[in-house]
Amino acid sequence: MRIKEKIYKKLLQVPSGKITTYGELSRSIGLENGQRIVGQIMKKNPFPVIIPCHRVVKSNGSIGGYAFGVNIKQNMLLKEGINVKNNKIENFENLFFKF
DNA sequence: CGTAGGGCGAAGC
DNA sequence: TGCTTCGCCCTAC
Repeated sequence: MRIKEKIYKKLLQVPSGKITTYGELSRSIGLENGQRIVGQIMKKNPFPVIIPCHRVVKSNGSIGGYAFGVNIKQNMLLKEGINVKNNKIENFENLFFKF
């Protein structure tokens, strides 16, 4: 099984209203420093609708990027009850999903 | 098969 | 605080 598939699988475990980070995600599949690749995989993700790539944010609490624009990402998050202020996740540490 | 690049991360200024 | 630099690992060309 390829790394990307593991990533997707893990990401699907993140429930609506929760978030995770690129670093955490990569760590959860056994990669200590696979953050960048996670981002790349999100970008190339084959099932944008099924895979909740918008629930992945940066470790410092900023929302990070998004293939279709960060504004879209923000809206998606808002719809799930996650507020974003100044490009930062509000209550970031509490919303964090632990695998 | 070699290499650049990517939605990052942490440390250094 | 905020920007820059360097490190990191995989995928796609």
